[in-house]
Amino acid sequence: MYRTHTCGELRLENKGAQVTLAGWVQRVRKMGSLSFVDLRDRYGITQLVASDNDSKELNDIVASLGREYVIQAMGVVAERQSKNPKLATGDVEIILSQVKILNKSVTPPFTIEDNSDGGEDIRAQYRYLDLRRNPLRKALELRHKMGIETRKYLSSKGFLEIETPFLIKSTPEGARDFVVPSRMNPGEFYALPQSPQTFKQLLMVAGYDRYFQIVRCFRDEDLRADRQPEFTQIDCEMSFVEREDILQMFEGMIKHMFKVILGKEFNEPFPRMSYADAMEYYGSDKPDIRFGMKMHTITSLVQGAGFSVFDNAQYVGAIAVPDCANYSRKQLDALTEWVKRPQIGAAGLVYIKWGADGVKSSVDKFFSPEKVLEIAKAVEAKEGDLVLILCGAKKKMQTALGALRLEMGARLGYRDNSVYAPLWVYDFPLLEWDDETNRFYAMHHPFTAPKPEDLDKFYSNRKEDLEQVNANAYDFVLNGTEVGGGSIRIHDSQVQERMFEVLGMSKEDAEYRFGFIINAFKFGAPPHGGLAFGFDRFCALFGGQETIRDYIAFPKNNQGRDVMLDAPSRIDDVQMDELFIKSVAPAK
RNA sequence: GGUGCGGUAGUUCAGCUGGUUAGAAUGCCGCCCUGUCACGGCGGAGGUCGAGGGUUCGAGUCCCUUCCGCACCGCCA
Repeated sequence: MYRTHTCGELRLENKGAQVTLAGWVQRVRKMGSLSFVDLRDRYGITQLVASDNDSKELNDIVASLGREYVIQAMGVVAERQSKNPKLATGDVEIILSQVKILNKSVTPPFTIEDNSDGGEDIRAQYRYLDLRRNPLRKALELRHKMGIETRKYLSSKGFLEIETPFLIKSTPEGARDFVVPSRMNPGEFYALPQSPQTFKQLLMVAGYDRYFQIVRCFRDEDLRADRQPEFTQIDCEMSFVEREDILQMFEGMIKHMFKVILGKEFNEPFPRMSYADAMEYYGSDKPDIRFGMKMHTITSLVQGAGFSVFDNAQYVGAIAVPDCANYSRKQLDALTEWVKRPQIGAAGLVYIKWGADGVKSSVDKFFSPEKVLEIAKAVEAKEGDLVLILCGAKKKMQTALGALRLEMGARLGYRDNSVYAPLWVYDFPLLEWDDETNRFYAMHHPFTAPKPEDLDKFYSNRKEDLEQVNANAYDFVLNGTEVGGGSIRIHDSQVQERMFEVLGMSKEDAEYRFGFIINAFKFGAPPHGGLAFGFDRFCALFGGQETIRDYIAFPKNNQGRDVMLDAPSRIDDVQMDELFIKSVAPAK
């Protein structure tokens, strides 16, 4: 037996017990003839002691211990002379009788501590060492708990967890597929699923009216702090439901998670907002509503005063930043530079300071003090506030003002990660026109149902009509992050065929790519819908972090590489030949 | 595909307008220390300054190319 207890469980009541512990050496402190060893495992740290009164053999072993050595320690639990209130086991220590080195360790390249001295790069390379640290251990524990609670909740509501295949058919629509060559079918490829979308719909056709799966999904797109090429979804689908049924069910699940995992109760229904309002007031389809600072359209209010920048703009919008009227010239110049960066893309920034001595603006030449005050009031500013105004092309400036709003919110400390503001966003446009390819794309995916009241427009052949069709879709947004999304699906094969037609697919093309689902819908497909949550993001938000990497045991870096494995890598010629792939470059 | 920041000791960083032998902290090694727990004290080792090229009497520092990391934009049905 390697151990009788873990390093996190011994207390004063174990005093006198003969115990054996096993773990990693966190640190050795030599005090002359007295030596302390901090022994660590994932449950905690327990202090071991040896003194000169003990055998030379024991002291020699203790003296030889290095950081991260794996040892087995035998001894008696004793009350400490000087206790350490910072440790759960801080009242006791083990008086050593014997220590066995189970395995030595080379000196780790960074410290295995809560605040490691290692940078992200080196920690990624030695991920197995980084995972020994408490913050990552806690992140993975949180993820485990959230997975368990998801399964408990959905199972209690009659959902079945059903697995779907990873080797599927590529359907180049939306994200880029990861692709896997087939040895037995030369020249042909599987794709890894971007989501189990079609399978879960086929499960509905098959009569499994409540399905879920915590499932890995793959998208070959560029990465972000909250985006990995392989990520995990809580994928759900239900039959015989309308939008309201789905929102209720999953609002229940989210509330359950908040309560059980974070001890937070939401007694009110989650707020809801249309996509149009989200864009108008927050400049984003995923508003962070932890704070106000709503955007106001002031186009008509400010035009006609002879200020050509405003007069020529399609859109003029503003936010009132609380208590920032004291911003200096320098600060405002910096802010102007910030909005002019290509990422934001504004041409400039107009401001109004509303101080105790009245309003002062960068456009005083064009507007009377009364008018400036009127503008400030129109955007719900009060004395002491700073009004920031952007103008230009509507869509672009709404997004830019939304980004400015988030930036100011962050500067003012309104984006507190311990505060949670859930939100449903609904009524997205069904289709998006792309000028480059001169065709419509599904904003959500091609299985999303148009809202019944928009069906006339859906069958119209006028671009303007189709642009106005709303989808019966909804997103779940938490603190400005899109955590979930879904829709009521098309369950009528004719509507589905029309959808493919609107997306510019020929009948033959649609048949080749999606024939299986069009066909399935002819065999009694029930009305159905569902949604999927980004499990990694969900975990990160519950953990109060922006990045999902800490919630994935072995994540990829910015370039989609696993720097520990050094993957991806070349394969040898034999493998290449089997797959009928011509070598593009000599192997390394 | 693009923008920004970064790459100097095992690690995290400093290094000004180019100028002697490139520093600090921490880690590592050695010695001392009986109540430490971020222990303390003394001493020591440790550097292709990401790589290549250029300018210069002289480059960690300036210029060009390139590689790598992080964040963001595009992209992510």
